[in-house]
Amino acid sequence: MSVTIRDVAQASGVHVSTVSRTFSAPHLVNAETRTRVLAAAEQLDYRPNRAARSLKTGRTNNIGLIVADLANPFFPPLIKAAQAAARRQDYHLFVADTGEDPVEEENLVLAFSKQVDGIVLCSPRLSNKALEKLSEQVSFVLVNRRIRGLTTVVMDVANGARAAMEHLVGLGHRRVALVAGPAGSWTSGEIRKAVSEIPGLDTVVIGPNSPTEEGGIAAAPKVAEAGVTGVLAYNDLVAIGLIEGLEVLGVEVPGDVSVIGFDDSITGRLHRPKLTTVAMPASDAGRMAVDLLIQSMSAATVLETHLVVRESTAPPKPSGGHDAA
Amino acid sequence: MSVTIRDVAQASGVHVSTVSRTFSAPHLVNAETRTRVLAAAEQLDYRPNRAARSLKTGRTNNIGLIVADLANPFFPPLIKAAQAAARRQDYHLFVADTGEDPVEEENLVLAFSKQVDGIVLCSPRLSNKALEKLSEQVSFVLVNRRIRGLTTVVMDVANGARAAMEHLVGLGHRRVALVAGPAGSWTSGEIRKAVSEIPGLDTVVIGPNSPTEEGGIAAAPKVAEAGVTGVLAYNDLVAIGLIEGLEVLGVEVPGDVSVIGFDDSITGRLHRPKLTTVAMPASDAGRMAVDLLIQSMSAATVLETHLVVRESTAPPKPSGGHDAA
DNA sequence: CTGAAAGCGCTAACAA
DNA sequence: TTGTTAGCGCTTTCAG
Repeated sequence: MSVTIRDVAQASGVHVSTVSRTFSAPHLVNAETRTRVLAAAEQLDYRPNRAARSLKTGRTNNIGLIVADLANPFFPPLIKAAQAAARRQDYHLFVADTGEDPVEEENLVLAFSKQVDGIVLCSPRLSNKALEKLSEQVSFVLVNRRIRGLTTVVMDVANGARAAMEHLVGLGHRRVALVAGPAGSWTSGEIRKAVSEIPGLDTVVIGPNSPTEEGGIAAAPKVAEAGVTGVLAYNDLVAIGLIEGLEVLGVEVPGDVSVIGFDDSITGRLHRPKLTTVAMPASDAGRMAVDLLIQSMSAATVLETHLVVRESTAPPKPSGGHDAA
Repeated sequence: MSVTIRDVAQASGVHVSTVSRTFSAPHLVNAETRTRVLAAAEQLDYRPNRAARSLKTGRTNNIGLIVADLANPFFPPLIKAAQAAARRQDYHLFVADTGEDPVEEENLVLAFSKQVDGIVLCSPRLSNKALEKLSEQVSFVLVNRRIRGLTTVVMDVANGARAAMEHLVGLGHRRVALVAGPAGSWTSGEIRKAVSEIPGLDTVVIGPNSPTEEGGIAAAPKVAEAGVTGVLAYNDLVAIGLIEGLEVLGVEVPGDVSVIGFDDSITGRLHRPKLTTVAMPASDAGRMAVDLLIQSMSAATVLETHLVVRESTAPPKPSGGHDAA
């Protein structure tokens, strides 16, 4: 096998417990001894076995991160930041993908539960009840979902949605569509609620939709038929798919219809027309979630969002409305 | 603490070893006993402690996946497929990001080494020598890098580059640029080599460049000054950055210059003009790498690539060459 | 400050 | 087919 604490003990002429202390409580060991042990460890290229440590201590120094869909451009920056935060504190990060499936989500939580100190659950599709139940078995931090009593990190999507709608109103739009996200999505619900409360705006809700380009394409005909001049989409991918679908129907963006996305993902940023979108602090969320987990803190954090105006929005056509379908 | 094998043994009236067998070698235990044990386990919600198991067996059922940059759209599909493959075989996947830094890459390999059965190392920036040395400490599979004697999964970028260049030649281009990738990149070297061997083509190499949108933007002036009518970029991000940079300089794509990317990432697919690009089977690579690792197989796998022609390429202007800077 | 010893949860000979 | 036993590598009381 590989080099263990015992080899180091032998090489440095001390007992294993002294070697252990050298690593876990250096201040409890004589400076000279410590130097000797460290030298031996270095020389033998010793690296502690975390499984053994965790067996004894009950802590694993691992964190699980579960997302709805790794391929959705919203998540990679979040994962990247989470991984960096974990690594800074000597934690390792397991990553998994539920494919938007609540059952798989639960299975993954359970599968991880014995091997991690906590789980960051992003955009969960499980019911509140199921999540509350699971939280008794393993500690976790929810991202993009707010449940009283659980540690959560959400972004202020309501405010983002308001800013987006006000932008449309400011441009002169009066009748707009909300192309909603998937059924189990908390953010989609929040956006919907926020939008419904905006005065002077006639809003039609289209959805639920898959949070993907395909979801946007599929929603395009309904949007075209809705007689709206502006759209707020569940995320950038949906917005992009929608623009594509609209184009096929002969509806131009932003000429005929203005479209706003959500996320400010790289894909949206590089799209043409450049997407007007609600920027979501995904990296901050990833970092915070991990930090909260490691510090075992309970908190309900709300991160700010802001509107980024680019090219996919414009005033409505003077004629008012476009010539759909 | 939580429920252990002992609790299950007690609840089902058998010895712990029988419980252990029920899970690790079910065929060695009486059907009736098995049912009883399973029932007790189910009822107590028992879940084996993998750390303990791995301490005994020396196997962890974990795999590490290290990529150069999680935020690069090339990687998420690869990670997603790797995770799915791992999960199918009851493995969990650690994910980490080197930020293109060879030192961090080595540290991560070492940090993972005691906690995984193997590592998938994607687009490594370490030297061949360093990688060979590391491979003595932990088994791994290299993706996007070919080294004799190590298990590798590469994509046939040389062939992809040839197809791309032939496409340009077919359109009438005679003088093209290769906007290369980062210095330590094996694929960039392969592409360069392949391109230099294509007859009837005058190629200027620009680079090394950062494999990002910024890298592409930074390369734009050099491309504009090179007097070329076609470009093969290191990846889609670079291609997109390049298109953006060129646009600022008043050079149109594909009107003045044709641009081809590499990867067929979602970002390139959704970009306008729709990117002509060399499709890389990233998902296949992720899946294969994990499977090879789990099966402890040594192999040098080459996956096919193919050109996807879209809208960022066109015949050169009849005048021949454009009017750059 | 250091050593001795027990044990984390599990598996794998070996015995019965 | 099942029980007994030893021990994986490490931490952590408790003595010394």
